[in-house]
Order: sequence, then C-alpha cells, then structure tokens
Amino acid sequence: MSRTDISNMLRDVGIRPTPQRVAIYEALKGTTRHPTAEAIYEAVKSDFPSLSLNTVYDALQTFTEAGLIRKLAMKENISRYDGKPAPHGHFVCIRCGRVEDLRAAVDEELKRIDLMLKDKINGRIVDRDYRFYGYCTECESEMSPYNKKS
Amino acid sequence: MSRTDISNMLRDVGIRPTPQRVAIYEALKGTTRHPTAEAIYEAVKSDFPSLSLNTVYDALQTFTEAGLIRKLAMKENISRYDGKPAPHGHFVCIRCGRVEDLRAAVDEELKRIDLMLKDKINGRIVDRDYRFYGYCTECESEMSPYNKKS
DNA sequence: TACTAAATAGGAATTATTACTATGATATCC
DNA sequence: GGATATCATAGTAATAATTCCTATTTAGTA
Repeated sequence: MSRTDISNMLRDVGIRPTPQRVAIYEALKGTTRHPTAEAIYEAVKSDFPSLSLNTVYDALQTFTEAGLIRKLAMKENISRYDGKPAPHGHFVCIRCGRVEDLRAAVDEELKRIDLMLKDKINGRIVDRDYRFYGYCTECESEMSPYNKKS
Repeated sequence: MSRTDISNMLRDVGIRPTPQRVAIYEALKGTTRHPTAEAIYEAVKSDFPSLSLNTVYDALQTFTEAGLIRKLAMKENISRYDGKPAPHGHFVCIRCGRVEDLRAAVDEELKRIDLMLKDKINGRIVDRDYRFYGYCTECESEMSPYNKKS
C-alpha cells in the first residue's frame, strides 16, 4: 500500500491525511511486531525528525476510534498497537514480551467459535481478543537445560 | 473460606500469611468485580487503617506469581485483579468499564476449544484470556433511543 | 526468648499517557 | 484565488499508576 493509497484511504474514512499520520500508519502496517507508541515514534522519527510523540499518540487514538487499527492491552500497562483491524488472536511471550499473531488456521477456528458463542454471551459484542500467554519457541530453546544462560 | 483457612493456604504455598495479605486475599476473593489495586486498597483500609498501597501492590504481585490470582491487562493501562486462578474468559464493557466473567456454559465451550487448539499454536501455553469487548446489557438499555440521557 | 529473614509503610522516583496552548497547515466559503 | 475557520502539530507541563528505596516492624525458628 503506497503512501498515496494510504492518503486516499484516510480521507475516505474522514481522517485528514497529514504526512505524519500517513507515515505513522505506514509504519504500523509495515510490521507484525505490535509496537508501542514509543517504538513507532522512533521508527518514524528517522525520516521525520520534527515528529512529536504526542502526534503519535493522537494519530493512534484517531485510527483506533475509526477502526483502522487496534490497541492491545498488555499486562505491563504499556499499550501496543496492531495494524490488523479484524478481530484475531494473539500469543504473548511472558519471558521476552513479544506478541505474535496466531496462525491463520487457528484464527479460522476461532471465527467458527465466535458464531457458536455469539448468543450465549450477555451484552452486544463489538470486538474480541483471544489471548494466549506462554513461552515462545525461541525462549523455550534458550531456557532448555542444554542451553542454559545462567 | 475463613481467615484461618486463607492463612493456612498461603503458608502451604510458601507465602507468609501476614494479616495484611490475608485481608487483601479475602477482599479479592469476596468480589466478582475484578477490582484495581486502588479499589482493593480502599476496601481493606476500612478495617485495616494503617495499610499501605504499596503493600497491596506487593501482595497482589506475590499472589499472582504463585498462581493464586491473576492480573488482567486493561486498555486503560490500569491493572485489575481476578481472584479466580483458573483460565476463563471475560466480557469488558467499553462504555462503563465493568469486567464480567463469562457464563460457566461459555467457559466450558472455551475449555473444549483449548484442547482443539493446543498443538496448533507455536510456543508453550501457560495461560489464556478470551476477551470480548462490547456493551453490557445495562449500558445497552441506557443507550436505547427510548431512554437517551443527553 | 533471641535471632534472622522477610514484610510493611512512608516518601520519593519513574514513566506512560494526557492536557494545554501557540503556531502552522489545510480546507471551505465567498 | 484570497480570507477565514478548523484542525493538526509539537513543545512543555501535568497527571497518575506503579515501582524503588529504606527504616522499622513482624513472623518464623532455634
């Protein structure tokens, strides 16, 4: 998605496509790392030196309210952001902190589950986040008894 | 569960059962409101005036690490705590902020789903939180066109 | 009862996020 | 196309949840 495309898309949903916003959106879309506001700030700043962290927070909130991206609640109380607007699940490593999307196949299962549960839940659902916590494969191997650090 | 029972249980898992800790644990177990540290502090303080908020934070962390309770990540970046240690799902109202446990029947479905997904996920899972966001029934009725506030 | 290790509480420090505001850019209306 | 109103940016300061530090107290143990 080119910057022009992003620009048009933002205008379509009623968000004024400033250069900062386009760059912030582009940065978030270009990664699967679920970055923090700070990380996005650092990434965009390199080719946008005057950028303010406030602008990043403001843009992320604007995008979230428009449903273009989503805010992820993290136990460390530092928000992360996800460029994929459709509901999907996550795996969070409780050792290194990385946040991974679940594999597409798993997400398909979860979608089926949504339909199954929809009318068993009190209240009108507008979003969901199936979250798994554990040790990612990399941390698992680093923690292996044959590969202990300390 | 009496205070004596709590005391013994804490000792069993290697946590020194001080009066503060017992009262904090009791307060959290006695509610389904998923309170914040601050809320627990206020609740316990009434019959424990010398209590420090630090002690509440410390106790909650200790209990969480021991697997007795769980910490819930919230989008507002204010942690809430859940006295039920077993994995279960939540419904979060995006209007009033309340956090409800899912009905037992739904949790049963989710347990079955866990088994189904277990070996389709990379990494070793140690916990999960199926989270639905939406409007609780009370907020829905308050927002109804026949009952509009403003 | 004395000893040791850990818990408490108070204050200070940290830090993610928000609020405020002057300046600058963009869009709208004529 | 120019004047004007609206909105975005960026800087600073404010807010507030959580953590850090430390002297004092308490609980468990010999």
